[in-house]
Amino acid sequence: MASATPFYVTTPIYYVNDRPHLGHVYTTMLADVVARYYRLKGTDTFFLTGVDEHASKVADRAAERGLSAQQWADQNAGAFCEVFDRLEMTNNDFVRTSGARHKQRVSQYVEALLESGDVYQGEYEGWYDTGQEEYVTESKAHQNDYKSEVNGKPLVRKAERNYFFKLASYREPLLGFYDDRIRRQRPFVQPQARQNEVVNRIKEMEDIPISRTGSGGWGIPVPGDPAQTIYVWIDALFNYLTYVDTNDRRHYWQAGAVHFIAKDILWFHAAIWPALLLALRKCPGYEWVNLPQQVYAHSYWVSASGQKMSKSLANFLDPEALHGYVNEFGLDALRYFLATRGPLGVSDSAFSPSLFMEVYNTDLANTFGNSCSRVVNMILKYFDGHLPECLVNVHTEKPTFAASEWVADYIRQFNDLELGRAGEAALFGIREVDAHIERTQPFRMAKDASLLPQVGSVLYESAEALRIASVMLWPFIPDACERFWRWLDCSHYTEALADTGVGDLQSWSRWGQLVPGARVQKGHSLFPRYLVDPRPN
RNA sequence: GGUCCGGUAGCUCAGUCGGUUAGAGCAGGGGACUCAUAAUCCCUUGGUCGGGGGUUCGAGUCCCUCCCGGACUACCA
Repeated sequence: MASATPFYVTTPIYYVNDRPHLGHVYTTMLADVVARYYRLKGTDTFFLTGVDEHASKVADRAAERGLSAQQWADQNAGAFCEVFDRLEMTNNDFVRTSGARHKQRVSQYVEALLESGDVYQGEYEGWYDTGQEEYVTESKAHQNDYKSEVNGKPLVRKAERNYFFKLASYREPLLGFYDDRIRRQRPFVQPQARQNEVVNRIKEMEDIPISRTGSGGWGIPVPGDPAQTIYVWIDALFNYLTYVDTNDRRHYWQAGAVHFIAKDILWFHAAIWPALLLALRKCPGYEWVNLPQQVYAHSYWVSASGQKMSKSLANFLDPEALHGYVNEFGLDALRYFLATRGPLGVSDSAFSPSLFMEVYNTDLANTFGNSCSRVVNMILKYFDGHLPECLVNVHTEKPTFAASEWVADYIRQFNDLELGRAGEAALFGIREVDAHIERTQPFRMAKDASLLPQVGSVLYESAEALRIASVMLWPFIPDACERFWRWLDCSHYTEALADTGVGDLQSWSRWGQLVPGARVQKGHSLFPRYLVDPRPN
């Protein structure tokens, strides 16, 4: 049964001048795992990712190559799409801020804010980083010797007349909003340490300029003042709204977006974004605009030695390196590792080949893969591939395994976006299966024909427990789970979930779904053990 | 400088309102087993809970202080 409330999850839109790398893939992967979990639950889910195209640097870079800004943006947006497609991300749409619909909506929003008085014209003077299209605070400017932190070029003293957003007047409303969410036990920002940072800073926030001059026509003009362009960050934040501000998608927005971001862009998402929304909802026609459910700011992947990953250190994971992992271990392995061992939380996580391999072998090969293999193999061997009956009535008597507790824990962990622990809930179940087989020794009983009914019971219950664990693992390792479902003759799950379809976690995780007599088969190993140093014979 | 988060086993972490011998997974050691992917299962080594002080009948947990790591922010300019 599909739950009534829809679910909306987003990633940031990625800067189109960048080449895709592990950071982009990680955030998108998190959103994908969560989106798949909600679809598995039967929830009407919308998952959005995309690219941010309007920055004068994009136009500059294009010009260097003799391309129009649009051509260059098209080309690089394509690179992101390609990477995400190859990683089988299930986003429902892909944001291009240069698209007509987005631009039109953003200018409507800004127009409404101009009319409401929350956006006004003013004068701003300060140190300007032309590369970043950003004003730099006096202290930061001094700290970096009045040069750009990013490209080292000198900052320019710039005074311009532009449009300001009355951010300062939202201090109290925003703090009130944060308090309200804390009281309702649904904190707006996760992890909590990040929320503390933001709250302290909100108390001191000032109005901010939201337009720029001289971006050469690449961007969205301020309504009624085409000499001014809407600041790219404002343009970008609005993507979350523009792409679902249509009659058939507005309900996703109203369900309350969950925004996955990296910690460096927290301020924009945790302060400026909700303030803009509070301002917008006061405008006629925008009363339906509510605030997001949550902003989840994850940390970074670092190298095993704790260094930041960067091209210059040659420990940078670009798409080619990631595809190397996919080729070696499979896409599921990459998904599982990133989602369960990643820097969700306030500290960074290490990405090392040896850790990756260890997690692959222990969790995926030795635990899930091996357990599925041994159970199905015994059914083939002792019952000729027909799923045996269980002596205890699966519907009226208490099963050996407390699978409903595993599932309850799993759901709790996903509610808190504790992906590592959600995966652990499923693995716990699989370890129970292995321990039960060890205790009951079906392979030994099978030598005595009179004990076959008992053997059958052990195998039925084991297969059933593994089936439930595989349903739980699907958001992480969809391909392996779908292959296992084929072994168990449960491919109807696969069909239900195909092409962003929905599943039914509640009924699929109920004990006793496997039908005795069903034909069981086995394909190649779900996760062949990875040998570090394979010796010739 | 101000503020915030963290420091628990070799590694990654859990530890509720202060309450019994501080836990899990992995890694290490020993044993068992043969259905399975050299797998699995059982047992086991390993911790002055960052240091010091305090409160308490009792502190990993509360208070003070210091050290270390990280973050946000400010200023000195």
